[in-house]
Amino acid sequence: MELRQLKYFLKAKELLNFTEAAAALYISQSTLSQQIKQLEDELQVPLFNRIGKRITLTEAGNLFAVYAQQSVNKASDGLQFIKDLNNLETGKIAIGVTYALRHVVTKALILFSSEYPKIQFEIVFGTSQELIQKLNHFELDVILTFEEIASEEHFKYQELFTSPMALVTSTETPFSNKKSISLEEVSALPLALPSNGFSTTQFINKAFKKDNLNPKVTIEINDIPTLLELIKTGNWHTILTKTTIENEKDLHAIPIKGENMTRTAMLISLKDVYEKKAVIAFLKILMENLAVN
Amino acid sequence: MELRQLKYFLKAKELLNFTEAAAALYISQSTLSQQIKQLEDELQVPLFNRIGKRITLTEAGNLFAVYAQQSVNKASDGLQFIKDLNNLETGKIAIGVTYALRHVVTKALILFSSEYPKIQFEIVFGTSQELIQKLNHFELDVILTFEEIASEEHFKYQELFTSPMALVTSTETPFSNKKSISLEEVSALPLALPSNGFSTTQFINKAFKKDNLNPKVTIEINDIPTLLELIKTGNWHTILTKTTIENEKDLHAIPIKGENMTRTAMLISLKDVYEKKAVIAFLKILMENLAVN
DNA sequence: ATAATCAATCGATAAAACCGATTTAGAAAT
DNA sequence: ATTTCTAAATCGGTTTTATCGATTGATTAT
Repeated sequence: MELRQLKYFLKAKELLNFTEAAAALYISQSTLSQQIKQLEDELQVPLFNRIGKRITLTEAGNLFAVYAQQSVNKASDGLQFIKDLNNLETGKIAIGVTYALRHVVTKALILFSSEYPKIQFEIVFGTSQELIQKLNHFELDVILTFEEIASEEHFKYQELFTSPMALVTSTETPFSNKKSISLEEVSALPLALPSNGFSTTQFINKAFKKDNLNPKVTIEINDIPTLLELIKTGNWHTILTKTTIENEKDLHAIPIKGENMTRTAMLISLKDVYEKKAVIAFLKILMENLAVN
Repeated sequence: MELRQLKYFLKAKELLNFTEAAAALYISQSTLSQQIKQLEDELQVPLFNRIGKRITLTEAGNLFAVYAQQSVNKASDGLQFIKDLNNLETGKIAIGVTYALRHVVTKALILFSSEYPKIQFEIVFGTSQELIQKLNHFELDVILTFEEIASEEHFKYQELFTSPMALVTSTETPFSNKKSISLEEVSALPLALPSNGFSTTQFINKAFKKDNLNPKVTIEINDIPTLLELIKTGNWHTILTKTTIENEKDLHAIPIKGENMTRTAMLISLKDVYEKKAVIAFLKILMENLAVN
């Protein structure tokens, strides 16, 4: 039994397709077949059912996968630990961000990079769901998003700050100087909203439904910069957390009245995996610079 | 990084002597040297200090050993777990049963559990259709039911025994001592039947239709224990396979006359999927104890 | 029926693990 | 200081094995 074989097995388990798994592992399908077979021979039990050309996990395969994953994880934790120890000068930080929180990350990124210029970054923008999936696949070290309804046991959560939901409108519009605005007033305006995958949209739609309001949503779009362009024309308005349009010159955010009309920005990472030193240092800088806001 | 290298490293760490460690691992000293070096190259840090001809662990080596040991342990735990699974020391059996055959299962269950107390059971009662659906979704290992009209190609069937269709009636009723009874006689009695999802009901309704009989069905119910309660009052009678009321004190089963008035109890499982050792052992006990009936 | 898909298998090749012999160098003994 | 001893590193060659491409066989999709 070797880590190589365990990794092969886990990828095959994930994709339930030897051909695709082999491609993902950059090996040939025949190699994968052979290595899986070898592992099965050693365990003296099949890990997969071969039903025709489809494969499914056996009971043994399903149970063994837990140990295989842990073994692989421990080894990779060890590797990561050493990398960090070596020199806080190598390593890569993979961070996922919802678009609304981009300013938080960019600010920290600039500061951190001047202090530790050799650390590589991978910044992934996406919806909360996309990011959480990547986190679960060990593709990200940490994600920065708004609070989720369902908190999961294997995640570590850390609150950063709260930001009110706000009507975002061009500075040109007549009511752009209002201090606050009610949901009912908002529902009467022509709206362009982020598409349904965005948690902000899910959040605000719930609020509309609760108050029996029928907002006039004329546009749904899954790209925030484009959305903001549209808003700047003054023809539409949108609803975002206030923090989303920090540093946007021609836009104004009017907080929406009502309780629970704030969202909490959070750091989410996986429990029980080794925390990279570089990530810890980066988050330290990130959090220190929240206070300045 | 491979488990082999981690094991070599851990033995070297333990003995702090490459020559001895190599001997303990049944490899040559040169191989050990090379493999350790390869590991160090991958980690980009020395694991051992070579002070003259003596070796000591570096800080990195000491810290890395923790992860290496955990990784190796998890792999060997997985191996051990599979061994246990093969020896019926662990594992789970999911079995689906139609209510009529509960006694067959409970009897086997009691015997099996005393021999293999560590095996978990999930017993699911339901109609044939429900159970077959679960079997197809890999939620059950095997189901115990009566023969189906449509036999499917991807199932494996095994006959157990036959049981006559019978009029089930309270021991108090005047004709409870009859040796057998015709369908026509039955159709004149007030009947309470299992609801239409039950294969027994489908079976008997077909027989009525064939003989152009109009049974007096006053109650349909989808819970057999409750049905039996009603029958015990003597106000209604029902039709079930004889085996259903085995061990029921106050009820009597009168076989119904006619050919094809018997049903065959069967084991149904999926072809081509790995059969759990525990399931094989359980079915063996189950079948051995049919003969005693 | 026909084509497409996928896992298993086969034979050949490249990679790597391994060994024995030798070298290097520190430690111990003279 | 020289020699001897010991243990790790290194070298060259051998064996093992991981890998690949091509093919087969079986199943699914068209």
